[in-house]
Amino acid sequence: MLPRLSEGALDGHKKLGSSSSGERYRLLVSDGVKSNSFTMLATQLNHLITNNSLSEHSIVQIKRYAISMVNNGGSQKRVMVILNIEVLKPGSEVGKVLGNVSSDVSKPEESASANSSVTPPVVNASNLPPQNNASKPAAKPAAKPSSLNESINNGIASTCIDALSPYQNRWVIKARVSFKSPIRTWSNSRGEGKLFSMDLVDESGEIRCTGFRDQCDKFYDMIEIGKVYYISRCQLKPANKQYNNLRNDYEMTLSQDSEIVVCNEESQDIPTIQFNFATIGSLEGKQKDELVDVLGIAKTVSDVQTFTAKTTGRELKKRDVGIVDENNDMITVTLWGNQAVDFDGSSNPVIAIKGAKIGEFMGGKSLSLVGSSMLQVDPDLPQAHKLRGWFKSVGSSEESRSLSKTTGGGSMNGPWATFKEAQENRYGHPDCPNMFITKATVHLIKAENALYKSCPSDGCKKKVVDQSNGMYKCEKCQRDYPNFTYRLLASTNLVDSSGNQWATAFNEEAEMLVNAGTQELGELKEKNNDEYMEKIGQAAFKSYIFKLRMRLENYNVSKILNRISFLPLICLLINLFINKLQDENRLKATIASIQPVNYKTYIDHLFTKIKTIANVK
DNA sequence: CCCCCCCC
Repeated sequence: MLPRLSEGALDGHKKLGSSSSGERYRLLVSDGVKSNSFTMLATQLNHLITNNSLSEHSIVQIKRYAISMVNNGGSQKRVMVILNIEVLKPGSEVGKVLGNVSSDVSKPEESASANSSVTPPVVNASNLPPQNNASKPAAKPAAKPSSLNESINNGIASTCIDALSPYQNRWVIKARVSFKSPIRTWSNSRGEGKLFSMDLVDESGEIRCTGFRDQCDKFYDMIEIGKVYYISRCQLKPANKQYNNLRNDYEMTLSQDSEIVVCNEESQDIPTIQFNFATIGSLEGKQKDELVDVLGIAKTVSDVQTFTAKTTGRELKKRDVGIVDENNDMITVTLWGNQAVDFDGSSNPVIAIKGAKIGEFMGGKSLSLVGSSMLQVDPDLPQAHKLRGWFKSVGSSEESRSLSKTTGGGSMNGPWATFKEAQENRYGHPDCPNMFITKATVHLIKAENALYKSCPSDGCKKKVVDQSNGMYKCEKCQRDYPNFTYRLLASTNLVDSSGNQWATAFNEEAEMLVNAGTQELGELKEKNNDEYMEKIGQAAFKSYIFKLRMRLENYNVSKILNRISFLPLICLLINLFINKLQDENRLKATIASIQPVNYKTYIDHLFTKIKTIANVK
């Protein structure tokens, strides 16, 4: 059994060339007696070198590592890949090589002697585990594996994914499948075929593996997401970063010789997935089509929208989810198909996505899931739990900074206020906020004028004049139409615990309140006015979360003003009167969006409010 | 050797 802990001193490092995912560092470590120059830092720990926290002469505790067999100029070398390391004392405070370091244990001829006596390290001896054989090579030299099964039976140490490269082909990895694509076929000028791909992870890193044609047939069924496999003899090639954001410079392809054997033993030490989260704010500076991993809490969730793709004619379903992180940055993520239909955002789940694609819309940034993206809802990650805590105490009640521009649709993102608070804080007045969220109940909707006949032309909502000859005139378009479109403009009285507020509900929102389509309501009104009134009446006494937009209505006022401007004195008087009017009566409210009451979020909001009040007193 | 991934 390999030890899990070791301590020693770092006596230098060397950059091993650069690549798209950065440098790889080779370290010289010693325990004061022996040294090992065949030590590499897992690339995800490179920041320790670049930020100089793992400097020369540092005393370190190596908490986790993997041993990898590497072919070095014809001879096998054991390479220690450091996966988790803690700096106990910075190199600047040590300033020299400790102990009398003579031999390098990575040299095979020294293996036997190094193995025969385990020497405790001289460095930081007070803090040592009972035994330290981190740099101890295996007793028997590694046999050349003739087959994967034989290798496994002989207990041949597996290579870690992070150490794979095209320059070495004798390896076995033990890895978990974190993702498996469906089988896809292709046909282009270079030929046709089918393929699938899977993502493999171990403690050291991750890599994508693709199987074409025969290999697709041979291996597809045996691969199960979440299971651990021994895999050997695949081809390695540079990863195409355009389609693959796994943290590896290479990707691999299954070949004729490839072998995959399921690993049935417990493998809890092998992670299930590896995320490399970017903060939502950082996505602003990223390129369109880049793939990123993100973590956020689903603050806003749209309904499923169904539409037909212009290019393919296929019917598409999508759902937009607004996710926020602890910086209170928000971005819209689009889910597609069944994932969109099945997604339940009602409890504001934490969402982790691996490989979401960055999109641009209306000058904002958005994210979209693509074929290779992985979505996890409420993942059991420390960052996810932390994020949930932040959301409960702070995030749910604050307005987020959204990187995405949406086309209406109405997101429930904004400061909460009661009607009384909105009035007291002069919402809608110049230099005051104009949007707020509140839980309120519909008191009544004025049914009489809720419906009007509007211009049928796209985008024009102007009320038409019935010419009584079967034609309808739109004064805005300067045209007569043989038809019209019903539209809703419903004056709605809302009540909350602090008071009441008149607000206008337009088509979409009014339809939600009345629970009927606009056209349907129009037809009902034509057919049976009593039933229509009854239907509108049924909207009363139902509670929702509303987003209201307040604004000072002075359009009509200025029009009046223009007409009477020839009489300066009267104008002045009226102006005074109007100012009074504007301040007290002409504040118009519009229902910007409506959502069913999510009691969890609502109670979170109330708790936050109670805490604020408690702190003030 | 694929690499399309949709809409406003």
